Formats: sequence, structure tokens, C-alpha cells
Amino acid sequence: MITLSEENYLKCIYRLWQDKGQKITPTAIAESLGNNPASVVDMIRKLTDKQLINYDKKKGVELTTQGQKDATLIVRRHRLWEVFLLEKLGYHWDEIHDIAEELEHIKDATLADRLDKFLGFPEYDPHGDPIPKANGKMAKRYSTTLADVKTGGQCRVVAVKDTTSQFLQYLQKLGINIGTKIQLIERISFDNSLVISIDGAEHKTVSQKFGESLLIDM
Amino acid sequence: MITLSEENYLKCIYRLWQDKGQKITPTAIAESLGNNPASVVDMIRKLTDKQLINYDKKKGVELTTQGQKDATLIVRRHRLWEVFLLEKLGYHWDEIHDIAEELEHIKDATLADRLDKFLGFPEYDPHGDPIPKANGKMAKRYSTTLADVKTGGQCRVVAVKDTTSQFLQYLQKLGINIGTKIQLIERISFDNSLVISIDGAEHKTVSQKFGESLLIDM
DNA sequence: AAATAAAATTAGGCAAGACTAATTTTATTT
DNA sequence: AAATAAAATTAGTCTTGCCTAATTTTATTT
Repeated sequence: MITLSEENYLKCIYRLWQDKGQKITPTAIAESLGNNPASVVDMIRKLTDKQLINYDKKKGVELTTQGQKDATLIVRRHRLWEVFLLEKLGYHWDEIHDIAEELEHIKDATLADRLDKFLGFPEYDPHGDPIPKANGKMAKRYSTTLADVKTGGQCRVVAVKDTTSQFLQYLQKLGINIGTKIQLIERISFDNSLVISIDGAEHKTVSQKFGESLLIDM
Repeated sequence: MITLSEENYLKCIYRLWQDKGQKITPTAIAESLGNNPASVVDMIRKLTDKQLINYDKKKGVELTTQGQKDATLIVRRHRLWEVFLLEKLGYHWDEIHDIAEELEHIKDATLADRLDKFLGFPEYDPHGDPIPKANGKMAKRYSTTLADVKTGGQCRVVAVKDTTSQFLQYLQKLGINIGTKIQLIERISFDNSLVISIDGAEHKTVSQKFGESLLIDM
């Protein structure tokens, strides 16, 4: 049986793997979870014992086939619950992540599939992330960010890379949602800040970090 | 902050209090939860410190006003989720309790109220237990069974008293669900068997035990 | 290459929440 | 009332999952 904490580590490793494709180190996991590296080392041993990950100093942490399956299922549940919270219970964009973070751990063999069906088999969650299907397959993840747009270029918001409520509330405040059109007016070479126009409105300046957190389609 | 374990104890105490109205002893709690009495004593201290219960050797365990509020909210969440699982996700009667047992611990200020609204403010859960309202008030528990109906009387199935899969599968086979209309045609005085008509269909005979397991509204 | 910095690991500890075993208190029988 | 049984409590232990502090290993500078 997999514990709540183990599930959170798996999910974190899965996310780091998807995000960067780079070597996943204990420190990276610790930072991502807000835990101490020593705790991460403990958990790496547990997950290795359970054959959910492999750890090698050279390669870093890697999910085993089983680990990938488990992690994908957690992500599936998380994203399905997000759709439910937004569409059925009327929550806002920035509220659903934290609740889904709890709901994703509810264990029942058929729950995800039933929820999926009830929601009409959605392809993407409200953050624009693809929802893994029952067989583990999922649509392609968007990877181009606002920071990749050429100066003068136009794009459309399709998803968010950062799901902290701070970021989501900031988006809300700026009036940015899925589908919002953004034009990149200028890139400040000093710190790579971005001057943008949201839905054709007046220019606003956002940080590089912001730009890298917003996934877009050109 | 109240922990998962504390919530489970609170709920257990609440149930014992509702069920019997008798003195609630550590042993009774231990039996009900399948825990060791020593563990219960530990938790009694914690809950007392948090002012959620009072404990007195003479009076046993009693919920404080705050304890009652908290327990009622947990029960509210549990029963609302049961309705959701049955009505929206198509689970069977006998599957919903265990899942709701997990879902009831999801903490969010507005979740219960939103779910309540989404479900159309149900009065009762599928086991016939009343769902506490947001203000803590609740209807009376269903207690009339098919066996209480007068000969010739018409009634509507509102809940089940017995949740064994044998019974539930039998109901399935007979085509009886929540809302099904039943007319009591005849009561066999020999063994109190009941001749009934399900949704106006042809007569069928069921046992007294069966009649006493089906909660109805006249 | 040596020095320094960063990352990883080990050792030891803590709190929650369960347990067992032993003891004390309370209740019930004889 | 004494003996016995049952219930309650205490003491000490275990596991999970986190921590800090110290140490070792690895990477980066100088």
C-alpha cells in the first residue's frame, strides 16, 4: 500500500521529470516539496525498496515502470477533480488546485474512471494540462512559454506551468485566462522582463519568471 | 487544526451518542473503532485539551458545543459525498460508505455547501440517515419500513437499513431502487411474509426480514 | 592540484498515533 | 466483605515522516 507521503513524492518526481527532463536530484525534490534534503534521502530509500523509483548518483532519480503508472494515476485523479471542482461546484481557477491536492489521494479502484465518465471524458484540466486516460496515455503537453515568443509575436494562453495560488491569483488580477490572447511588445534586455498587451489592452510589464510560467500556443 | 485521527474519533463519539444516548466509555469507543483502549485514552486527553470533548468517569465522554459542531460537519460531509457517489457516479449502496469515509476529511470552507447545492440540497443519504444542514440542523432519521405499511398501502423506497451486498443484490434483482413505488398487497399472517407490487408490476412475495430492511416514506 | 563550496548522506531526535504489557481502579459476584 | 472480573490507565515501544547537526562526497574555483 502506498502512503499519502509516498504519493506526494511520486507526483513531485513525476512533475520534475515532465518539466525539465533533466537529472532529478534529492535537492531538487527537497526544494520542490519544501522539505529537508535529509527527508528526501529517507524517502528515496523507501520508494526504491518499493520499486517505484531507481536512484543512481550519476543519473539521479528515475521512475520505474510501476512508479510511472502510479504517478500518472495520481495526476489523472488530480486533474479530473480539478475539472469537477471548477465545472460542477463552481470554484475559481485559483482555488481548485489545493483541494484537488487532497482529493487526488482518495483510493478506490473505479473512482477515477467513474469521475472521468461523469465529466464527459475531458482532455484537459482547467490549467490546460492534459488529463491522462485510463490507459495512461495523454494528449501532448504544451511546452512553448510566453518567454519563447518573438518580440512582436502574438500568442494564446493554453496552460500554466506554475500552479501556486500566488501565480494563479496574479493571472486573475491581470485578467488572463485560458484562451486569452497576448502580444509580446518588447523584451527588456537588462533582465528579460516582458512588455505585453493582454487582449489588445494597454501595455504591462511582467518578469521573465512570469513569462516562463505561462504556456502558450502561437 | 484537527487531524484525521481526531476527526475519526469525534465522528465515532458522535455516532455512539446518537445511537444510544448512553454513557460513552473508552472501551465502547475502542470497540467501535477497532482500536486499543490505551490508544483511546491517549486521544481522550488530546480532544479534551482541544476542548472538543469532556470526560468524566461518572458521565463518560461528552461532546462540547464545539465538538458537536465539528462532528456534525464531518457527518454532513460524509452523507453528502454518499449521495454524490450513488447518484452522480453510479456506485452501489454497499460501496459508498468506505469511499465517503475518506472524502469526509477533505477540508475546505465552502466544499460542503457547494456540494450540497450541486446535489439539490438532499435531506437524506442513501442509507436513510438525515444530512445535517449548514446550520447543523437535520431532519429525523427515517424509521418506517415496508413491514410497517398497512395492507393495501402505497409507499416509496427512500433508503436501505441493511447494506450487505446480498440484500443489495437482491434489490437489484427485484428492480428496487431509491424512489421505487411499492404497494403492499397482502400480509401472510403465518410468517408475516409480504406480497408486494413493485411499480405496479405483478405480485411478488418477500420475507418479513426483507420488509424490515427497506426504509420507506408513505 | 588545492581550496572552497555545494550536495548528499548519516546519525540522532521528535511528534503523532498506534501498539503491548503491567498496574490501578471500579464493578460484579460469591 | 472478600474475591474476582472488567475497565481504565500508565509506561514503554514501534513506525512514519519529518527535523537538525555533523560528516562525507562531489563539484567548482582559484
